[in-house]
Parts: sequence; structure tokens; C-alpha cells
Amino acid sequence: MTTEMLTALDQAGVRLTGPRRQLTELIGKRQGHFTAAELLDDAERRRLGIGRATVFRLLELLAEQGLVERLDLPDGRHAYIPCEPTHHHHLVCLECGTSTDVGDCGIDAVTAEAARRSGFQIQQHRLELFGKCPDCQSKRRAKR
Amino acid sequence: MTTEMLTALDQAGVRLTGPRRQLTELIGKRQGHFTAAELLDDAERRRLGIGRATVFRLLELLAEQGLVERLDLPDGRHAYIPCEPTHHHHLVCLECGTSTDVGDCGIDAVTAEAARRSGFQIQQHRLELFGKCPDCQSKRRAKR
DNA sequence: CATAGTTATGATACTCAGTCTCATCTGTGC
DNA sequence: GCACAGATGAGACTGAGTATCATAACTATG
Repeated sequence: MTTEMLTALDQAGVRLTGPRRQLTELIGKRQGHFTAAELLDDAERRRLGIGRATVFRLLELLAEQGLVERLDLPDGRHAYIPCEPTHHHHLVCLECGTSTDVGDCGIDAVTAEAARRSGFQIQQHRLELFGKCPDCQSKRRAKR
Repeated sequence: MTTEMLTALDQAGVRLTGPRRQLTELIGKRQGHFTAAELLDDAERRRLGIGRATVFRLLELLAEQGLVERLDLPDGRHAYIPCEPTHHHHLVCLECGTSTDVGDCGIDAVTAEAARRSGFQIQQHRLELFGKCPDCQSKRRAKR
């Protein structure tokens, strides 16, 4: 996962520097989504001496390569999810933050229908699904 | 439109003050989405003397009542769209900002399918469609 | 190796959206 | 009119993200 990101960056003609290696490793250690602030905290806690700007710059790079996707959480914060660079959608667990990719599940039919009804030419769409993952469902059940 | 908002606010037990009337009127005059900053600019340009906090407070109120919906633009900015207080999705024109509501268009089937595949319990979803509205399509054609 | 040149880096200052506080003001029900 | 809860604007504050710039590090050469 971490190495995949690094090789992808390498192929994109980007230098594989120390900070970039360390940050991608931190991203790999987090499962699920994370915000820029969380990643920055991780780096500071480990005294890596990595600046704020570097974190944002790497996230931008990763997003350009499609290795990470920007996501708007229901509370309005911006988060990132590591993912495969193909178009797809995310299912995000509101409790633990895990996320799963789902294929299109028929969304194309929905956009086509919306286009037909409205006359719009649809260029982009964004579908985000939020809920509770199987693990958190069973944990909650166990507590009772 | 403007009056609908006001009566809805009234029914929600909210005071119909001067600033609120003026701001809802400004919202009514804009067609399509707008950002908090744009609304604030409108108010300042007319020397209404309305504070930043008041604008945000009203938008929050309107959002609570479902009279306006928060929207994340593709460029990451937050915008608002006046709308009917029922669940639906928006189609936003990237050129002129007009927006149209579309009903569910079969999105429930999509979320159900995603839930089935992943085992998630889906609690919320967000679907945003971006494209070009019929007017902008014909304008562009006319230019050539 | 050494070195030159490009690219990345961290510190810091800055901007901008949104929130908070608080003294003052204003709708609203009486 | 009056009282008072609720709303307001000014301005301080926070936190995310960006811009700048001198310094540092990676890379390809010789």
C-alpha cells in the first residue's frame, strides 16, 4: 500500500524524498479516512520535523495521481482516503472511519435519468455514502 | 420564494427581524447557488450594515429548516442552494450556477446495492451532480 | 566523487472562512 | 407602552490552507 504509493509517485516523475516516504508510511498506518490535520499531528508526535506545507503539498500530489481522494465529511470537514486510481465511490463508517470502495452500483443509470429529466449535460458527480461498517454493527450489538 | 422562506421561519418560532428579511430577499434575487461570502458581499455593497455573524447564523437557521442546502462545490468551496424542504439531490450548472432539484432517480437502489455488497448499514448519502444546464449548452452552440 | 541544477523543504507570514463573546438593540406578547 | 427573550454587529479568535523564500537534498552528469 505504502510502497504502491511510492512507486506510483516515482513513475509520475516525483522525487522520493525522506518526508514523502515518512508521510506515505503514516498514511499507510492509518486505516480509513484522515484529515490533513490528523496526518500533521502524527508527524509532529513522532518529531519528524515535517512542515505543514509539505503535508498539504504531498496530499495535493497524491490527489492528482488519484492515489488519495478528497472527501467531504457530513460535518463539513475535508478528509482524504487512500484508494485505487479508478473512478468509484466511497462508503465511510461514521464510527471508526474505515472506508470501502464500491463500484458504480448502477449510479450511471441514475445520472442518465437525471440528465434526461433536466436536460443537463452531466460532467461530474460525487456520491458519498455514510453509515456503519459491519464491525461496528456487531460491536454495538455485543455491548448490549 | 422569499416570502415562503419568511413564513417558514416564522412558523419555526424564529423572529422576523430586519436583517433576516433583507438577507432572504438577497437570497431570492440570486438564482442558483451562492456562497456565504457572496451573500455577505451583496449585503455590504448595499450598505445594509449586516455583520458577518448574522449571515452565518441565518444560513444555519435556513439549513436547519431545510430551506437551503449546503453543497460542496467541486473546487472544495461550500455553497448554499435554496430548495424545498424534502430530500432530493441537486444538479448544479458549473457555468452559470443555476441548480435544479432532481428526485431520487433510483438512487435508493444504488445505496441498497452498495449496502448489500459491503455489509454496511447506510445512514446518509450525498449525491451531487455537476454539469451544464440547457441554457448554457445552447449559448455555447450559438457562439460558434 | 564533485558539482551543478533542479526540485523539495520548513519556517513563517498571511489570507480567508467560520465561530465566539458580549454589550447593545429590537421584535413580540402582554 | 413595557419587559424580556432573542437577535444583532463589532471585533477578537481559531484553524485550514496558501504563498514566499532562503536553505537543503536528490539526481544526473562529468
